[in-house]
Amino acid sequence: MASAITPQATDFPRWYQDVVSTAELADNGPVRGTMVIRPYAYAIWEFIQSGLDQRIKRAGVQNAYFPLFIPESYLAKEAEHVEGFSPELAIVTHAGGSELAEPVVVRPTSETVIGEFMAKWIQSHRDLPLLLNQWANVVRWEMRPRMFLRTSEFLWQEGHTAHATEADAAAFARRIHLEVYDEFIRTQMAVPTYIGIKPPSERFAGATNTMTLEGMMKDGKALQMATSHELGQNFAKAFQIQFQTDGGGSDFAFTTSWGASTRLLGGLIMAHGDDAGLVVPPRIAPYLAVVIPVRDDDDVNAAVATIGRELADAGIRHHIDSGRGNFGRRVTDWEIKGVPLRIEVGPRDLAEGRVTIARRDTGEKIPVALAEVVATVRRLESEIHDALYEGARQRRNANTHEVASVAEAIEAADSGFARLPWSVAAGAEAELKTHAITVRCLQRADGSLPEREDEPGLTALVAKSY
RNA sequence: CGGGAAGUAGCGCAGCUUGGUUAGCGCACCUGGUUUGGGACCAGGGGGUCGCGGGUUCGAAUCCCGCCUUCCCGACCA
Repeated sequence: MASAITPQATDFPRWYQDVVSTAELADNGPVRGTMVIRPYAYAIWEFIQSGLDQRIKRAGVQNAYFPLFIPESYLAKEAEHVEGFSPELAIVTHAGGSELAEPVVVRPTSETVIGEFMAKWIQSHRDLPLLLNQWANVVRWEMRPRMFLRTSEFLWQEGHTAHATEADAAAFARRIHLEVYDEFIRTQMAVPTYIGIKPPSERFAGATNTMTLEGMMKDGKALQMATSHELGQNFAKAFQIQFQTDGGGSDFAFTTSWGASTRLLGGLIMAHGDDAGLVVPPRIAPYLAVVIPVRDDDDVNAAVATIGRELADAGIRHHIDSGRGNFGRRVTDWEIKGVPLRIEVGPRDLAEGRVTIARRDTGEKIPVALAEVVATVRRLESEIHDALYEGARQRRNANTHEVASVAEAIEAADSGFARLPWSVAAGAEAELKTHAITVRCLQRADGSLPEREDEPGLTALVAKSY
């Protein structure tokens, strides 16, 4: 059987490209760095969107929408912010047939516009906390684009909140980080992450603290899967987000922002995919099962129709592939697309009153009685999720090495992650960088999320990254 | 943005060095038939401004210049 996909071990970036195109996930757009998200990948994105959106709303946040165009002068109001984003801004200088008096930037993120309106809407401590989120596209002109992982335009959600106290802001950002991002990525995408805070060198431009979730891809590189920032009073001061305290005085609010993007699709591909293609975790799979008639035959077709009806009645997302193509061809097509379960229905199965259910994650083929199909599919949904998560967790742990020195960390980061005392890594960031290694995050020794970067005894997690 | 490689049918490629028939091949696609338990077979068929623009020439896929796009390696990043 000739493979349509370059094996991971041969050339991982090539494997990634092959999966993206062969599984019909995305095409390059005509402008460098842009991307067309095809229906199958967009369907997965919609599951990601709705899962995150539910959790965001559960945290008390309301959705709103702010404009794509931002006055250039807004960006300049926060010194670090403008410095961080200037190199990657797309700026519109002409519109309506003439040169604009003030250029407008295409939003790279929306702290500035939203800050402007927070200032307008917040008068009193009774208006706090103000909890907003928007689903939007943003533009950051990238030097080296990669499908899903780094494109010049991408889709995301960006949450922006304002609070009366620093403690309240910190607690909220932390809550989003753990109860929205970690919970979703773990329980729906089956990806285990390392949760920590960014060292000052890796912080978001304008933030006082940045939290991250770092996933390990199959080639041992790290991917930042979502970030949450405490912005202190930096943006509040730049945009005059002030409120009257209950004591009658006036204070600047403390703001936060947090986002997760279509990059998650890239993470999904590289965290679970294998040499046969994509492997979609069942809870966010467009189809949990695909039903494949082994041959075009009246009995088979009747059985397939019945199974299709039962799956539909049970509310199970499925697809019936009754294309006339060769059986093996249809099998591999759906393997490449990573559908969790394949229900094969053929005369030999039916003679015994059963079907054959094949798991995409293990390749295992299970004979299942016709009456048990729905119950089995339901049971396997959880089993496959758990197996994917557990497999990823074990791979991650096996490729994370506790080391004591920078030299050992450099060696370990060749194939995975290294953990070493932050006190050791802190002075060596430049040296690590010459090996394309960065400090992905800082954690407490027990792996938990620290409150602050200057807590004693922190551990640095270092790796190569996307 | 620096260093390297490349753009010829939907995909993968040959042709270019040494300019000269009607630009080929595999896969995919369409029609008909035989097939179908792991990427089928036979027959017939459709599809190309050779990335874009300019130049050299009697003549350019082929030589020269510019630009665009893609991939790899760096610096930058969700």
